Amino acid sequence: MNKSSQCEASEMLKRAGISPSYQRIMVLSALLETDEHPSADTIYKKLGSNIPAISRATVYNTLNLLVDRGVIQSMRTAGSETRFDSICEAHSHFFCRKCKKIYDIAKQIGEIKTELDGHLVESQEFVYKGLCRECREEMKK
Amino acid sequence: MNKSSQCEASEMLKRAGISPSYQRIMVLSALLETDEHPSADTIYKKLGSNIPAISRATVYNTLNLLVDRGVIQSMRTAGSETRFDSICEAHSHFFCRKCKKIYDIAKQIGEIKTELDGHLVESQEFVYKGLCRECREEMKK
DNA sequence: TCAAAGAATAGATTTAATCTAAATATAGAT
DNA sequence: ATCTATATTTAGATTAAATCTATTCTTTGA
Repeated sequence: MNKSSQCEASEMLKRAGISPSYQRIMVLSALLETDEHPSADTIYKKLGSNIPAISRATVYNTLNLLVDRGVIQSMRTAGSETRFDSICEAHSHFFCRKCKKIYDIAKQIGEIKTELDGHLVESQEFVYKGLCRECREEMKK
Repeated sequence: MNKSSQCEASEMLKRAGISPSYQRIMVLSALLETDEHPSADTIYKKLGSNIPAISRATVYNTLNLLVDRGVIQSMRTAGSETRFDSICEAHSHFFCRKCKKIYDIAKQIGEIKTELDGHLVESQEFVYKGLCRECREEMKK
């Protein structure tokens, strides 16, 4: 519950033409404060202890709205819920099939496309899947 | 229900060390016969009219087994079920946010990685999202 | 021919996400 | 300020994908 991330969230909402309600600020700032690519439910639980509490539907509504407006990114991978990422510039992700963690990959993504075979490209992402560093160590034991 | 795709499916199963039961051959050959990246349920319905019928659980079990053994690929995108692809070499996909179609992108994927920041890379994919050619046309009207 | 392992099955259950319909809050007009 | 229309939030019901359970059927090989 960081004051500066709430301020940033409010600014981002205004810039996207979304009115910055208390609930929306809470949801977006919770996402800004972590790099763990949380699920809607994780955010809901994180905010659950607040007064006033926020309903589950609002968390989902807000996240979906933010994705639609291009403020945040969503991703799904086999066997887990939708996960959200506040970094909206094109970047890469590594999905661990064991622990389900998602790592940001710094490596530069190739050329940014706006069109491909006649399709309009709105976002692009390099997806790597496998076994993360930590889980590899675990396996060795 | 193509004879040659069933033969191919049987070969692929054997190569992966999976015993080629009637049901597994049916599921895999159904996937080989299409380039539409079907969902488990789509495959289930396609096979539903066969005698003997195949249960839903078997379709799911088989697809999951094939993904685990690296015989096929699975992918999820926001707002739709898991979709399957029999092409296992690294390639790119375009996801249409409107009609939910998935297009294969011929364009060569960059360098093939086997390791990244210490993580073991088992598969990699370029994911483009946006509005497909057809839906763009629809919008113009 | 029997035991043990491997597969398949129907239907119940789980879980993520959405929907519904009602309650609250906000903004703009008068 | 007060009224009205619109926007937002809410709890709980509903939906839909996927998994689980526990039983049945098949295959294998001693």
